Amino acid sequence: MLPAERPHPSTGRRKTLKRPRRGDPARTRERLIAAAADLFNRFGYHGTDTNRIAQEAGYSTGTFYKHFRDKREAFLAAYEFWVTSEWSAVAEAMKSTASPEELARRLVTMAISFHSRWKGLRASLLELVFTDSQVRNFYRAQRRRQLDIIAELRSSKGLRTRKREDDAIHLFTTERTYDALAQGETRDLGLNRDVVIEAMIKNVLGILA
Amino acid sequence: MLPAERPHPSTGRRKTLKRPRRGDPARTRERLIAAAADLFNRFGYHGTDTNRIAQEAGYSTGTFYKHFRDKREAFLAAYEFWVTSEWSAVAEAMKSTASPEELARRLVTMAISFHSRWKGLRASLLELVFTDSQVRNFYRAQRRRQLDIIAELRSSKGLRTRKREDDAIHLFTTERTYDALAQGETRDLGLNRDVVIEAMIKNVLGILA
Amino acid sequence: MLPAERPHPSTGRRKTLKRPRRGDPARTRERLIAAAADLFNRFGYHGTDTNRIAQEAGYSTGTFYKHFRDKREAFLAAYEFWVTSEWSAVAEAMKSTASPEELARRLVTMAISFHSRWKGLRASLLELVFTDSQVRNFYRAQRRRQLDIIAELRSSKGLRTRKREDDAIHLFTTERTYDALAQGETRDLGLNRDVVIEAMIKNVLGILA
Amino acid sequence: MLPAERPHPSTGRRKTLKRPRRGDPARTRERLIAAAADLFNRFGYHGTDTNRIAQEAGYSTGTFYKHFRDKREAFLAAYEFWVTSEWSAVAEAMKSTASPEELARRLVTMAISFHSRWKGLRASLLELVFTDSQVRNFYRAQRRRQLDIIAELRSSKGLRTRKREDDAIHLFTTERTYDALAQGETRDLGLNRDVVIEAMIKNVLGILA
DNA sequence: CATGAATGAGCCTTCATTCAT
DNA sequence: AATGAATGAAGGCTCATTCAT
Repeated sequence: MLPAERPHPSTGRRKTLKRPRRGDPARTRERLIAAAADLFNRFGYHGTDTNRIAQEAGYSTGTFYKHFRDKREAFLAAYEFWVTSEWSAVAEAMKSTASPEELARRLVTMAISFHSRWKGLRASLLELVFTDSQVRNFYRAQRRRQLDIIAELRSSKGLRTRKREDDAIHLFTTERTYDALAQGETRDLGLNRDVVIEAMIKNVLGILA
Repeated sequence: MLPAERPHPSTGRRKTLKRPRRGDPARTRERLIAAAADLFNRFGYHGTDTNRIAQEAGYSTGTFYKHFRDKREAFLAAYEFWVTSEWSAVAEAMKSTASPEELARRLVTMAISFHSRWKGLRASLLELVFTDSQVRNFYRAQRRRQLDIIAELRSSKGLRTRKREDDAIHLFTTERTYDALAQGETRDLGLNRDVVIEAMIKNVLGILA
Repeated sequence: MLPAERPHPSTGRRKTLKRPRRGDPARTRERLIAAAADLFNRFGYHGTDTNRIAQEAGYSTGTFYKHFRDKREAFLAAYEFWVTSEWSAVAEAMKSTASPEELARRLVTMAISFHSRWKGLRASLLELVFTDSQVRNFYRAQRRRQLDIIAELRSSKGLRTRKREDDAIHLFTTERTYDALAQGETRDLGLNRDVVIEAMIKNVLGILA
Repeated sequence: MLPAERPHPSTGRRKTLKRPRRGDPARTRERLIAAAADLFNRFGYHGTDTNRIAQEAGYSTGTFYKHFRDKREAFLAAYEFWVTSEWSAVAEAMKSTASPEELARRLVTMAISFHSRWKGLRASLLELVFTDSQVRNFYRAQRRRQLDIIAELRSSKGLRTRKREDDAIHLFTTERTYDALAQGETRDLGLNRDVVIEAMIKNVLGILA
C-alpha cells in the first residue's frame, strides 16, 4: 500500500496573524528572559512550561529553543538577571552618604522588597540547587561572587575587615528572615513585622560598623 | 522534572522490601511513609514518583492510594514524621542537666545532623510552601507549634521570657545556616566549618541565657 | 500571589468509555507488537508514532511505555516477531519430503510472500541498521543465527557442506531480489516476473543440491 | 528520529565553508548539494536537518529553500549526483582494453568503494523508496536508465546479448553483497572478505563473457 | 541573491491517578 | 487489604519551512 504521504508542515493552516517584527536577537532574548522570570516567579519552575514562556513573551514555541538550550538554561538566565539587578541596586545604595542608620534601614527595605518581588524564583532556585547539579554550581558561583562584593564594598567604604565566615553567616541569617517577611510567614506566625524589621536593621548595622 | 539527572545524595539500589501481604494498615502506612520520606529526601518531590514509593515500600501502586489521597498527602505525612522526630529529640536533649555551653553545643550538633539527614526533604518543602497552598498551611501550622514549644521549653527550664519575634528570628537565622552546613555550601564558599559552628553555638547560647 | 493550583490530573474530564478489560500483560504486549509491526510496516519507522501504536492496539499512550522502553524497543520486538515466524515457516517447509525442485519452488514462493508482507518493516530496518547501533547489533545477531540455522538445516538434510561465505552470498543475493519482487521493482523495470522467479528457483536449487 | 545517537560514520567537525556571498547560483547549488550529500550520507535523511545543510555549505537557512523546494528535493539532487558520478566511472572503466578478468576485478573494486563511500545515502534511499512515492519514482527511473546503460555497454563491447532480467538479477545480487561488504556486515558475520570478493568477481565475469 | 529570525505542528515520553479483580 | 494493568493529560523539545529585510 502506498504510504500516507504526509503533507508539508504548516501548509494549509496558516493563520493570518501578522508575524512579529523581525527584531534583533538580543531584544528577543531579553523579552524571553523577562517572561521566564515572571512565570517562574509566579508559578515556580515545575509549574511553568516552556511553550507558555514563549507565548507570554510574544513568540512561538521554537523561538524559545533558539535562545536557550533547555528550560534550565532559561531559568539560570532569569536568575542571573535578577541577581545582577539586585546587586547593582545594593551597590548603588552603598554609594550614598547617608548615616549608617539610614543606610542600614534603606538596605533592609530594599532587601525585603527584592525578596518579595522574587520570592517564587527563590523558592524554585533553592529546590533546584538540591536537585540539579548545574543549578547548584551556578548558584554557588553567584554566592562566592556575592561574598567578594561584600568584602570589596566594605573595604571601599573604609570599614573594618571581618571574617568571611561572619559575612556569610550574616547573609544566611538575614536572607532567611527576608524570605519569611516576603512570604508572609511572619504574619502567619503572628509576629509583629516592624519588630522583625528593626531587628534586621540592627543586624545590618553591626556589619556596617 | 529536570532532564536526566539524579541528584547528589547517596544513590544505591534500595532493594524492595519483602512483601508483607495483609499486614495491619498502620504498619503499611508507616512503611509507605518511610519509603516516601526516603525517596523525597533523595530525589526531591518532583523527582520521585508515586509508583516508585509503593514499590520501594514493598507494595503495589494501588496501595499507595489507599493510604494517601494524593502525592502531596504522602509528602506531608513524611514531613510530619520528620518534624516530630526532630522535635522530640530536641525536647529530650533539653531535659538534660548539662551546662548551657554543653547543651548549646549538643543542640547545634543535633540540628546540623538533622538538616543533613533531611536536606532533600527540606529543599522540596520550601519550594512546595510557595507553590502549594495546602503544604503552606501545614508548614505554617508546624512553625507556630515550633515557636510554642520553644516558649514552653524555656519557661519549663525557668529561663527568662523573650519576645516571640526574637525566637522566630533565631529560628530563621540558625535554620538557614544549618542548611548551608548540611548542603556543603560552607565548603563550596571556602568557609571554615568550625568557625561557623562556633558562631552558631554562641547564637544558641544567647537564647538559653 | 497565590499560585494557580493545578487540579488533579484526569479529574473532571473522565470520559465514560469502559476501561478495556484487565488483560494479562503477555496478551497486551502481543497486541502492541502486532499493532507496531503493522504500522511500522505500513508507514515506516519515522512515519509511525508511538501514541498511534497504542491506540491501534486498543490501549492508551501510557500502556505502550509499560511494555517498551522506547520506540526502538518496540521496533525491535516487531522485527524479532517477524523473523521468528519467517524462520519457523522455512524450517517447517524443509521438513517436507518433496523433491528438491518442488522444495525450492515452495521456498521461493514463501520468501516472496514474506518479503511482500514485510517490505515496510524491512525498509525501515535497513535504514536503522545504518543509523542506530542498537538496531545494528540486533540485526547482526539475527543474521548470524540465520546462517547457523541454514548450516544446520543442510547438515540435518544430509546435504553436502558449503562455505559459510557461499551461504551468506546466497542470502544477500536472493534477499535483494525478493525485495525487488515484493516492492514491484521488477514490474517497474519492465521485467517478466516469472522469469525472475524461475531464476531464483534455480539459484535455490543450487544450494539444496 | 532515534534519540541521541550519531551513527558510526567518521564524525568530525566539518568546518563551515568560507562564506561565498553573491556567488553564481549554479555554484551555490553545487555547494549545497555537496553538503547535503555529505550530511545525508553521514547521519541519514532523518538525522540531517535542513538548516545544518545550509550552514555546512556556508549559506543561511533561507538559501537552501531558494534552491530546493524541500528537503526531499535536496536528497534527490544528492542522489542523482552520486549516481551520475558512479556510472561515469563505470563507463570510463569499461573503455579500457584490459582482459575480462582484470576488468571484472576493477569493476568489483570500484563498486565496493562506491558502496562504502555512499552507504549512508544508500541506506536512506532504500527507506525513502518505500516511504515516499516521489523518491520511488525517481529511483525507478534511475534503475531503468542503469539497465539501459548496461545493455548499451555490452553491445558496444560486442558482447553477446542477455535477457534484461538476467542483468537486473545480476544488479540486485551484486548490489546487496557490496552493501554487506561496505557496511562491515561480512566482518560481523565472520566471513572472509576476500572469499566474498572473489565470488563477486566470478559473478561479474559471467556477465562480461 | 542572500539572510536568519520566527513559526508551530508534531512527537516522544512521564507520571499521578483509577478501578476491576 | 492488596494488586497492577490501564489511563491520558501534559510538557519538553525538534525541525521543516516561511518571509521580512
